[in-house]
Amino acid sequence: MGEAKRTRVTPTIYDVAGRAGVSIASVSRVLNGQGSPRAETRMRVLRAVRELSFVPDGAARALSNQLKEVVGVVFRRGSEVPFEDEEESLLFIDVINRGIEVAAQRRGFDVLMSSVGIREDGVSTRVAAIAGKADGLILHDRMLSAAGIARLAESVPVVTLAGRPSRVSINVRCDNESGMRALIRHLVTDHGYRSLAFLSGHPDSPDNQARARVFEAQAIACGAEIHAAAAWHGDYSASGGARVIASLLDEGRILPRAIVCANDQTALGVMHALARRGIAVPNEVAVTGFDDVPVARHLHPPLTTVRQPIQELGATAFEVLHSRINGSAGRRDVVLPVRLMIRESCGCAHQPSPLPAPAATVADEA
Amino acid sequence: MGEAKRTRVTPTIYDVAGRAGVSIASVSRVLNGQGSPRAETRMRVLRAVRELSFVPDGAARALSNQLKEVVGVVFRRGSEVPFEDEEESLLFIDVINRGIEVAAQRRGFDVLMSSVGIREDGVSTRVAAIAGKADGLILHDRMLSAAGIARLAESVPVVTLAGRPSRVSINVRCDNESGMRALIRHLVTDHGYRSLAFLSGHPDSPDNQARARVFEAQAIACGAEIHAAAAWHGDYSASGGARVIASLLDEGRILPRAIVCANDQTALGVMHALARRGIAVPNEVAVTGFDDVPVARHLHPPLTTVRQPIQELGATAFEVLHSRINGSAGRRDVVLPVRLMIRESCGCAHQPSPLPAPAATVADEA
DNA sequence: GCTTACCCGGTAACCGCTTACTAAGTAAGC
DNA sequence: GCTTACTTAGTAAGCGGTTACCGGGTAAGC
Repeated sequence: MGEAKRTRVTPTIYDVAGRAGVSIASVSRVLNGQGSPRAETRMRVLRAVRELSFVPDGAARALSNQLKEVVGVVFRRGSEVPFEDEEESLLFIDVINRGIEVAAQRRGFDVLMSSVGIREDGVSTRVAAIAGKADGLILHDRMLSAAGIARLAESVPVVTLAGRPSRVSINVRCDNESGMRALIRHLVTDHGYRSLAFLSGHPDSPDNQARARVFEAQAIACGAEIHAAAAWHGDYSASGGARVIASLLDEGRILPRAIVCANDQTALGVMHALARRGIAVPNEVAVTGFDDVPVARHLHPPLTTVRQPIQELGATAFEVLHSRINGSAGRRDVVLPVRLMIRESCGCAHQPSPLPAPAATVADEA
Repeated sequence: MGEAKRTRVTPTIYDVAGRAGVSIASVSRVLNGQGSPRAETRMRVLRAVRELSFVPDGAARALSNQLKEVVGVVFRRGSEVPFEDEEESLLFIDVINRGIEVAAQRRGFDVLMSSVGIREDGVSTRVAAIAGKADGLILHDRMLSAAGIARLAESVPVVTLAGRPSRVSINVRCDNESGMRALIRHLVTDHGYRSLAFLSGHPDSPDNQARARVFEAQAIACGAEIHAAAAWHGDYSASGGARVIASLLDEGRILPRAIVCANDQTALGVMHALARRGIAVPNEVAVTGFDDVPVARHLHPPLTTVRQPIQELGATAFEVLHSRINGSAGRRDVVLPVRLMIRESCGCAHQPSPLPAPAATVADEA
């Protein structure tokens, strides 16, 4: 053994074949369990593989199989400068990503993660680079314009999260409509609050738009008054929520009885801002969120919110993409159910803890 | 145009060349900025690329270039069942991974993330699968035995985190020694605590071993008494820390004046357990951590700990791996400096907040 | 003993890209 | 006008796997 040794060339299937005294086809067959190699052949191959610590090259395999077994996930990193120190928790996106990862693993896929800076440009270039390295893409909210997604989806299977389905791409989201409807009913009917405001997230997020729309319709239907003004626009972040409240208060505006936030992070910022001004939640102002991020139940008071099956959202996105990669069609618009989580920030009393459900279970595959 | 159309074959470089009326070599050259194509050639290629939404196949590229521009990262997911609900924060590993990702992006690399269940077997199979899809690997603590790492590193560049360098693999860690030394000095010399205990992490973690070793040596050197017993063994988790304290208390054991935890998560669990029993921190028992995870400063009282440049740890791991992939040698044992973060859990008074440093900056590359 | 069937394993084509080598065309030099 | 030098673009050889196809050997059937 051993002519050119110090070149640190990783062994190829040819080296294995040579060492085992068989052909590369046999090596491949043994490694992939195809055909029916003789016991001895199998043994010799396996031994050679072990001796050389051979690991088949994924690129070559992918090229030959037309399958990389990789999905790309693209999302926005939170603000470059972590803004303030309050929001270093495992948030919405992280939980989704974990869901994707776990689901992918079950299928033998791996996940290529690529985050994009909040203000970074050249997003579509980066997305294209990922696309080339993966069999399909999962795009989080607001990564690309609708047109951009449509174009991309021409050449690669694409699943969006909390976006909108297009002619060529699939979208996975939760049932914003029923969630918001149940929430408003609880606030207006059960608690009797007559004045509400919706503190929005990113204006161009479909989730935000749906929530805002239903908020308005349902509040009116229930006969509540809506505080609508240019001021009530956040950006899904805690700082955004805090900023809105602070400036409202600075202007001497009177707050509504209940503030319905577009997501939990916003609610978190709102609660901080209110606490700073000495305004009691929920006694003076009720606050609600949306998502049910893990920290929501640890706030003071615990946050009433709408639970999305966050991890399942990710898992579902993967499953949908996976079957798409395998050529099957399926629905374009996948909607997962939500559930109203009544805790204390809405004004409900402390609940003797018949603890919620166990940790979220993941969807059974179709 | 267009015979077989409905097969959704992604366009290849041949299609682009055909459409532009040039050879594939020209397409490649235009796309990669090699050679000096005539302006017209360039234009025609670019147009064809646009019209077809062509994205070059990463696998083919990788095969030809011998470079995938992908690094694999393997780590353990926290307990399958999130144990209790307390620790859903952005923890050590997550921050490191973010550091890796950001650094990779600067070099045009992407990151293949693969988590392994806490009790999952077949780890080395999975690691091998990742290895085949990447140019190099970053392994978090305790993924593989030393022998396993050595074997793997024969065929793929490997960087470990918080492990030990081997003949063929590089390790990146922080300066446990000085951190622990400074911490003990502070507790014993500045506060005058005479009895200490070290609540360990995983027994086979090199970080844990180093911290334990220095704890002991330094405590003795300072003349403090050590509570050593089989009981003081945690596992880096909050639940582990809480369990140790609870059982100690149940047995009616008397606690030391200060508990030095192997990491922040453990300290978190310890503080919870102490609070539950009504034991005041730091007045009755002081508690310290190690790592300076983001939540550390939000505990009550804020946790005195040793700050590791966590994100930089990840970034450095990537940079080291990157230069290794490019063939350069370099040191095997990379050590990053730490810094003692004195807050209140050690018994120091509330500090008028000349807030620490701004967000961690990332190392300039060598 | 010779044909037929079957089982294994080898040869070679192909996956989509990069690039060394080469050819053709054009400009410059005598 | 013909040679020389330079620019641009095409041809073809890999990169490291998978697998269709084929051929040799052995067992079974007559």
